[in-house]
Amino acid sequence: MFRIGEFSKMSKTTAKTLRYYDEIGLLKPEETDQFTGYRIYTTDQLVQLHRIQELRQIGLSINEIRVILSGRDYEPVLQKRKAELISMLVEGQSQLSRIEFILQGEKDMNYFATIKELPGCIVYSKKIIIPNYDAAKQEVYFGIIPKIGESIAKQYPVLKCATPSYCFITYPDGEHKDKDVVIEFCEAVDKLYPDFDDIVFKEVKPCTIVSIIHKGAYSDLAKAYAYACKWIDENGYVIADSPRENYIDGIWNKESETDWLTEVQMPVIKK
Amino acid sequence: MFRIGEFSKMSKTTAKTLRYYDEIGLLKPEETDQFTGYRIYTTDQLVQLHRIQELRQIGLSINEIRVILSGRDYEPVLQKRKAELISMLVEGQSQLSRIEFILQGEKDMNYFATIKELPGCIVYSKKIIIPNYDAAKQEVYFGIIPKIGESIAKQYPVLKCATPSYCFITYPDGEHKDKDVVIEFCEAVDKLYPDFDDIVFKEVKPCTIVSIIHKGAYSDLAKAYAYACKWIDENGYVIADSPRENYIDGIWNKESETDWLTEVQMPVIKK
DNA sequence: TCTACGGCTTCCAGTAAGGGGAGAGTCAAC
DNA sequence: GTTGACTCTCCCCTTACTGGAAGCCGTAGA
Repeated sequence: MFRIGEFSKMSKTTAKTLRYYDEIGLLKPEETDQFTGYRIYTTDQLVQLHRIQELRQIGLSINEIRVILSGRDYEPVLQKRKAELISMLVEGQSQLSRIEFILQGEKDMNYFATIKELPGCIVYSKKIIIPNYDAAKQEVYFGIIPKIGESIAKQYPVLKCATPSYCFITYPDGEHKDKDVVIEFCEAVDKLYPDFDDIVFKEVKPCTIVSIIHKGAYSDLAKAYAYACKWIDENGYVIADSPRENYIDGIWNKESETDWLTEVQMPVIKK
Repeated sequence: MFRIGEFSKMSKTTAKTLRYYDEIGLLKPEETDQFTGYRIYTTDQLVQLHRIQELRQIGLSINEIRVILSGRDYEPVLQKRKAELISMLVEGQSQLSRIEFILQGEKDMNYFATIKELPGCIVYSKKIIIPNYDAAKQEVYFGIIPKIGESIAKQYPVLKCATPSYCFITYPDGEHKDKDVVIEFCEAVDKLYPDFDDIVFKEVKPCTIVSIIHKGAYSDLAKAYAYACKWIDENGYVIADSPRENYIDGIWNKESETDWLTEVQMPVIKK
């Protein structure tokens, strides 16, 4: 027969924890004095608590422990915890890798990579051939894209673009070409409509991406791509699809090139 | 200029989280409408949030992120997180190993291993030679130990044993012998006293142990030892010192052998 | 017998990072 | 004018406890 202080020393458990376990019904003292409220423990509770400690030490929650102590089969509980633990370890490794990556990078690097889940959406798309990468973008965003918008609006007056607007281009060719690059312009809309002219409506599947935000002129976008590729390579991912350039701020709403904002979205999967 | 719903879609962050970040001052919207309370975000906040997401994804707490965003050097913060992560991974591996150990064991095994930190203490100790392991224990606990108690009480009437009492034996020889085994009886007391006869006072250092509770006759204690050794071996520990048998319930307070309770304490260190 | 002190009690608050939901106000479309 | 979608604030809930305050209990010393 031990009072809580003694029992806590024997079991290497704080009195606070013992009171808590009493309160939640995980481990009741042998008896509680009716007048003083003093909890009285015996070695029976010591044995039970030992079991509880074992299960806590392997990371089970108190409710999981309850299930096990109730006499049901412990195997499913342990299997679940094992799966949890494995995914925790994978996640931890990945975080570690990302920290190393940052620590080894230059200190004033201005790119930051995040992982995001993109939901699926429906887009209209149009392929455009441009003579080379950088020079033509100005023309595309200023000239071609607004025209596409107009012709869409004329064809389908009820069509609505997604809010917030999601418009991007990809390079469907996959491999790099220096001249006559094919780019595909996409904008998310409310639903599928029949194709017309060379505008194609299609579904874009949800995917996991690495997102890098680039602030500044398009001529520097290559740096963001380089950073993204390095990040993906060194953090155990592989590119799963052609990257998207998501235009957030640009010539249409910001005068100065230095304010332009573009998100490079690289679809990836874990290696 | 985006309201919270739009902004949450753009940033893949829930509105709840955005309100929370506003509340705690981590990310304030560009402005809050004075009359409606509506939060208005801009792409500036999108960039900031992107950074916050990066740092959250590597597991930093919000306060750590605050430190980094305040412009101070991020390296110490990341180093700290890295160390944290490594110890988490080690702990996780160890839990995983323990779960595997349980899953691979027999289903109705009655031993449970816990890791505990034993505080240091002061004990008096006496070495006794017994002819063999099991047969003599009865005699030791019933005959010799009470006599030690008496002679201690006579020599030092003010001496106080620890509460709760902590008394154990060890096998200081280390290696196994079949005959004329040396056992050392120890009991924790309040402080050092001068040695007398063959009773030696000494300090016992704090240590980490694997604790196994054995219920039943001493003749079965070997099973507990076997379990402990297997556990230690398969979970990445090594034995660091001679094990202790801590007597909790025994002939002195329980009639039936089946009620006796003994804790096997194996000092260990992580490999 | 009085008192001091340590041990025990209950109750309340707080942790990290939000999630869930109620009740009420706002906005744009029909 | 009304509906439905959106937003606001406020409050409670999560885990496994820890810390502290106010008050009762038990024992040892003067």
